[in-house]
Amino acid sequence: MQVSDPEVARLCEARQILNRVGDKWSIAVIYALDGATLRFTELRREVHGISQRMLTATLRTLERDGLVRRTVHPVVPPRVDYELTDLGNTLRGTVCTLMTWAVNHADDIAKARAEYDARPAS
Amino acid sequence: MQVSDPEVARLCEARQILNRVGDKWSIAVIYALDGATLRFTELRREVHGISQRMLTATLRTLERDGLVRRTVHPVVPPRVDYELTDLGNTLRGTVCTLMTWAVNHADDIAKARAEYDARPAS
DNA sequence: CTGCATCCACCCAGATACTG
DNA sequence: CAGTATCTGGGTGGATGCAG
Repeated sequence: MQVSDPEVARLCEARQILNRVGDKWSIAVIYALDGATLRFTELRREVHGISQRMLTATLRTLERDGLVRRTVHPVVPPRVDYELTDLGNTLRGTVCTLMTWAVNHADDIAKARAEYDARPAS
Repeated sequence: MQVSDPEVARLCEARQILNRVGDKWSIAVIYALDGATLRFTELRREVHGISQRMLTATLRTLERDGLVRRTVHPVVPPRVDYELTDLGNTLRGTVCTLMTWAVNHADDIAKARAEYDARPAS
């Protein structure tokens, strides 16, 4: 984008990162892995509504970004464990805070939306 | 989705909320409005790379969710100010934390990616 | 059990042009 | 200045079938 200001460049970079770690499923997965080691199927149950494809893709991205550790156990049937890395754990607190905020303010937002929708069309 | 467990229901609801307030442009806009009142064009400059269409849509959503207040001044030429509401301010801290995290760990993530990509294909 | 490959439908975001 | 309208391409996500 050819930006000279390094501050702007950092923010753009930060946005790209947030776009990845902050997307719908990533947050849910990080939240589910909060202090736990889970298998693929367990995660799929935990993260309600995620498809297998999206869970796989999300885990790959998180693994690639160094936030999640993937451990394959060479047994039959296959067993794969997922857990947060140290880097992932540094995100955990913020993600949990975000989740808590969303839960706590769900009513406020619902109310605001209702009022907005009830407003006379301008 | 017909979930009986209210805990799961709350988390799903929270995910939907996070999906809105946590998307790329919303975070950037909230971050830009941190303690400031900005006009449409000022925001467009501040949030580098956003298109006019996306800025409009993002602001509408944030306004509808009660996070941003939109003030139209009946003057010529038109002047519209945007600022965070009280509810929006409760999100500000977390969003800034998230931004800071992204900035601080950009290098770690870049490094993790490079290592991941350098790994022999399995 | 834990994936990957493929196909496909849909939404979103960007570009562009126009309006009050 | 602050939008709206429309078109369009690409990415995203679901469904399904197959494999190690």
